[in-house]
Amino acid sequence: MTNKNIYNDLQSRNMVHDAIEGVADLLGSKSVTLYNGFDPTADSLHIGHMVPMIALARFQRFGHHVIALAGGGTGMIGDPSGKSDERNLLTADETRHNVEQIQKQLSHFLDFEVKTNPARILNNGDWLNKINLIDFLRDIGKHFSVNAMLAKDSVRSRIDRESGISFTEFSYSLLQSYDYYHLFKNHGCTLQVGGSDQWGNITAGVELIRRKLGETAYGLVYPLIKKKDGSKFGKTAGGAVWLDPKRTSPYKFYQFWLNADDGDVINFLRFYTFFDMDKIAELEDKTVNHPEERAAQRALAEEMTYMMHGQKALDNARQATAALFGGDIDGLSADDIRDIFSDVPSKSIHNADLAGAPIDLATFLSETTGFLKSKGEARRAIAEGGIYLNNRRAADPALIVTPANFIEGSFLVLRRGKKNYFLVKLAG
RNA sequence: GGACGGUUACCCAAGUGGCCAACGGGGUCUGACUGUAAAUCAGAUAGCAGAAGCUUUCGGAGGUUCGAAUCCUUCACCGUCCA
Repeated sequence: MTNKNIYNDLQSRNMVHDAIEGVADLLGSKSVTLYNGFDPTADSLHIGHMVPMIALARFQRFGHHVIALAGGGTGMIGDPSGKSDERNLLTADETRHNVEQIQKQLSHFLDFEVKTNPARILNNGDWLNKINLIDFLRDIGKHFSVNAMLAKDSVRSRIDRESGISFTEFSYSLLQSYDYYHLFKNHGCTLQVGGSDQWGNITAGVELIRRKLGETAYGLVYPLIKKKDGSKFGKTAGGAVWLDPKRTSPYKFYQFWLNADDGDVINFLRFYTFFDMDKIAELEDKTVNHPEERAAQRALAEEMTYMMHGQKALDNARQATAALFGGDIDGLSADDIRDIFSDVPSKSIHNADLAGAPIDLATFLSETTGFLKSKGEARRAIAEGGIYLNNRRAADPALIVTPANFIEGSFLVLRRGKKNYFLVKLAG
């Protein structure tokens, strides 16, 4: 870390999308208490949340006091920012469960033990659930102009849509503003950070604090991560890339970063890693001159997997990658297969299942194993040349699957396309 | 409560009695090329069968008709305007 000031560090990473005037001076002059909210809409965060998470860790490393705010209360309402449609409401139980899970994930990055400035996790349900409606409308609501709220992007874009916006979500920014007010008053929190979609909510909170207390609070937002083609970041064929290894295996997680586009990878390094700018510049140089080596992608994938899932998971992901993309898997033993494919979806079948009527490949892929949704899809996939048995293309839909196809009589590796694996285990 | 408009496959959207399993675009999948890229090109994208054919689908239910996504009735939801 070459910059002494977190603001400069963020700026050199292109991570300051917008900031309230004075933030740079504030962060340069003293240790600040700041917070970032996390919405418990699912029981795991995904990589879209990692930028703010890691950014909080950056603040902490620079000696600031960070608060991760789990939205146990606001999560019950739903933030309209960045959402094109009304959300389904979560139950109190779901929300509580999600908050617990998310807290665990936050603890991967934040240090709660350090004496000088330990990170804290608070849950806004602790105060929001106690609010009295009349008091809230009189004390807080009075400070908000509906005219101004209607002008906000997040609201206006929804009003323009057919489905509209409910009063529930419309009120969301009042609650988030109240959070900030509460933290400002009770925890001395003077800065709120978040993704750029939070700008409106943050400034609303700043405004509330100014009106109620006559004091100045600050806000800073990061750009939303976009891929260079403008498509949504963090989605793969299987959906979002989650931090929970049960939802997205470490191998898939590793692969996700490894597959980053040349045009995106440097930005990802800036946003997601703690690498200093010299190291990033070096990797950028390699990407420009020797893109085929994908040095930046490799560094990114290793760093991210290590940070999130640890050394052992990284080793496994690396080993699996070497085996799967290195060539033939026929040379592998059953034990190797078991290890390498521990992440991959699998299905156990019995010898008896193959002993009866002969099972052709298309039926095997769909009905027997459930790898593909329907026999038609299986037939199509085979005809397209997209099906591989033990990494060898299988082009004949009439092929009969027998125990002889299984490595050491126990494993059959199915593959669709380049990267979709499925393991069939044969048991006696 | 009233008037009008809308509800089509993953999304957007065409289709207003048979030529509709439903134009087009996006997305997704597969192949070729490649660096496990990008861009590009090609094919696929309801189920069963895979030659023909059959079954289920156009908000829900019912009806008219030889035949409906298309017409009628009714219900639900959404939007706009009026109260």
